[in-house]
Amino acid sequence: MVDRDPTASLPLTPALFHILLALVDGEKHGYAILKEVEQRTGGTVALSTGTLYGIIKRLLADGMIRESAAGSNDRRQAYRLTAFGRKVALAEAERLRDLVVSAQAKKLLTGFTG
Amino acid sequence: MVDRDPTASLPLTPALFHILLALVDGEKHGYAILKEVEQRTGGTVALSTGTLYGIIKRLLADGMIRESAAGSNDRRQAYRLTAFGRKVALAEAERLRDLVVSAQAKKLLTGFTG
DNA sequence: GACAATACGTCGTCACACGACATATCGTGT
DNA sequence: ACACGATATGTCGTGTGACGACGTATTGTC
Repeated sequence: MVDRDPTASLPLTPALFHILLALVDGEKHGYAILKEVEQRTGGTVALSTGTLYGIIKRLLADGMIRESAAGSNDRRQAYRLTAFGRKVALAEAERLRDLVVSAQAKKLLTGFTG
Repeated sequence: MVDRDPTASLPLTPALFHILLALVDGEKHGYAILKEVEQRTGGTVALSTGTLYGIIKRLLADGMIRESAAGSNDRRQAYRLTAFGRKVALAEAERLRDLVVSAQAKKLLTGFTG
């Protein structure tokens, strides 16, 4: 079976991309993801748990994240990106970068060197 | 009445932002918006007319675009950004830029100078 | 005269974010 | 010992929005 095309999963919803982004630099459990997003966005983005765990379920089903073996004796369940999940996150980041570059080309935004 | 806060309308859906972006550099009618988006994205984004005219209706109701006076004798109806619509588009572009910068900070993306 | 491109629009469906709610444990202060 | 906020995970119902399918008419152009 050939690898799935990451761009076929695009565009990602903002909430979903925030979660993938939170997992890029290491595995985290649900609540830690919530806090990372809140901190990274300066409190402007506050995912509800309904959003978070619904998306985690979908990410697991789609093979973008995996349950970490650690935390078996812990009530916390950590998750980490799969190789495919990382590719999807990268593809989405590139898509967003293209949008930003477009906005800059139209003089809406300034200061980017792309 | 104070000006509405553009950030209160965020995040924009990809389709909606594409349409605002198409109108940044001048007024266009519906079909022209469709073609501009298709061309700008290299054919990867093809809005359906169902998506387009639904969003146009919403943008008019929200005061982000206005019907152009021109085209009264034309069957084409052109639209242009309002000052508020432009502010919303800018705010969304800044939000996306922040995401791209975050992705870069986590070494997911490279090559940006922000 | 045929046929593709231009142009505008409606409708039904499906996916998704989100808030509300529920439950339980852990740590700290009194 | 008790209280209370933070930590931690989860379900469910609702509303919004993107999208494809379909419908209609006009404008080139071969």
